[in-house]
Amino acid sequence: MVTTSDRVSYHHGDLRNALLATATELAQAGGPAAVQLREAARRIGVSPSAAYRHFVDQADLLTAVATGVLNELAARMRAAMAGVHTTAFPRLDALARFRAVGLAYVDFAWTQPGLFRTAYASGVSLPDGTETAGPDPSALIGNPYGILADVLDEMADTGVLPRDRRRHAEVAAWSGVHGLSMLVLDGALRGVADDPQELVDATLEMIGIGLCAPTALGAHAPAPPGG
Amino acid sequence: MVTTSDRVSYHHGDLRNALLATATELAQAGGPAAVQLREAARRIGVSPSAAYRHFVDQADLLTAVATGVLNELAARMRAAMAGVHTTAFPRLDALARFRAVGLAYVDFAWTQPGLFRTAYASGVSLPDGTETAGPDPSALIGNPYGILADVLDEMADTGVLPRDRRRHAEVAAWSGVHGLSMLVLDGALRGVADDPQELVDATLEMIGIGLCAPTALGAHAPAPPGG
DNA sequence: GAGTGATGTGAACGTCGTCAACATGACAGC
DNA sequence: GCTGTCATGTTGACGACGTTCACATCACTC
Repeated sequence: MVTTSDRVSYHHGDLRNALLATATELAQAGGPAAVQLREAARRIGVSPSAAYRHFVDQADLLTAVATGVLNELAARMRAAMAGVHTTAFPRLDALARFRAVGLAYVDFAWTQPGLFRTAYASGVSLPDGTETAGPDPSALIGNPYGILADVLDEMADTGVLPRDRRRHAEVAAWSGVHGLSMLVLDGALRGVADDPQELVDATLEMIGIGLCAPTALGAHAPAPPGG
Repeated sequence: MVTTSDRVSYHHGDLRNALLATATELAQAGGPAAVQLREAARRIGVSPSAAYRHFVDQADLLTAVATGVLNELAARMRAAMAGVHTTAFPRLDALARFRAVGLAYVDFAWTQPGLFRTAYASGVSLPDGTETAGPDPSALIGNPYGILADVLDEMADTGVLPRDRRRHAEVAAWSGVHGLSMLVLDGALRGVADDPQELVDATLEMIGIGLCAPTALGAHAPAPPGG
């Protein structure tokens, strides 16, 4: 498709965005390992070293891709949330939104495995948007973690989620959904169920019950007999 | 420590195991990306190409490391399980073992991040031990997934876990624990809680309740109002 | 004691990330 | 309108990695 030289002018004009877009395509097709400076430059028709005018590193490029992907994921989660219409039953609404957000997360992971893996390959932190060792805490606008927190807030406000269990609810919920996505992506659950939808339903139900059910059973947890 | 030539004989004698051990050290120190053929060969004092007599690929070496790590993880889970002594209360015993297995999993992930990541970097499948595209389904002896299944069986037998929710219980439980491990490892939860132990407790409690609590609340799940 | 097959060596190829020296040209100030 | 400047792109190189191929070594069998 690209004939290695359909660029006329010496200067590209928007190379940074072009690299980012191409690198994202690479990530989509082959995951984080496929995000290579040389390949991206080659596809654009530019020399490899040109990339270093816009990214300090290959890791830097990867982080930029990851941030973009997290924004996209957040957008889908928010869209799914907005798709649940408000009714006269605020508690059911909150639960429905929670479910919708979870489904959107898993759906993204499974339909875009390359992008999903890339999102977590570089060390971008969800809660605050800070990178593991990067100076740019701002680029993350639509934070997936924040959306989840919003839904959980709604659940707590309406009363489906007991106040005293609100505290670490996002960690527990996120863990369930993220773990499910990862395990299926890694093929760790191959052969367990023919229909992956069953797995999502079972997991989301477990999370919902685990967060909201009366904690009568929880009494045993702090002191298990055997140590 | 190794002076690049403390081997006297031309033939090493046990190069495959030496490579595997060294590669595992590399994985422990630097994760899957650090598992390099040349570096492993260099440390042993052998030429890079010698490795190809024992592993078809670098991916093959990585898979071998991953399988070993999964065995180690399984051993720890089984040890944790065995550490819970049987009492006169079989239900509490089952729950205590479940908790112990979950703790062992998270503990391994956090104390051995490099190994843990490597375990899931190559596509080794937990349920049956098959690899994504590999012909060797057997090498996995102590299967973590099988251990979890055993504990869940015990929970179902004693009655803490309702029979009708046994079916996908391992997926849901595994997802919760695995997701928590991954998220913390990726730094995704930085700043959420000072004490990570809180997170484990909250997540394990959620899983326990989610699996075992009376499903009165589950009735709403199948048909959310908004679609 | 000769031959053979498993195991290790040496040198090479192509790819990757990265850097330093140089080329180009958009744009400001005269 | 000309010229100098600086961001942006090129060229060519370096070292590391995975991988391969022809060759060397040596344990073991007949």
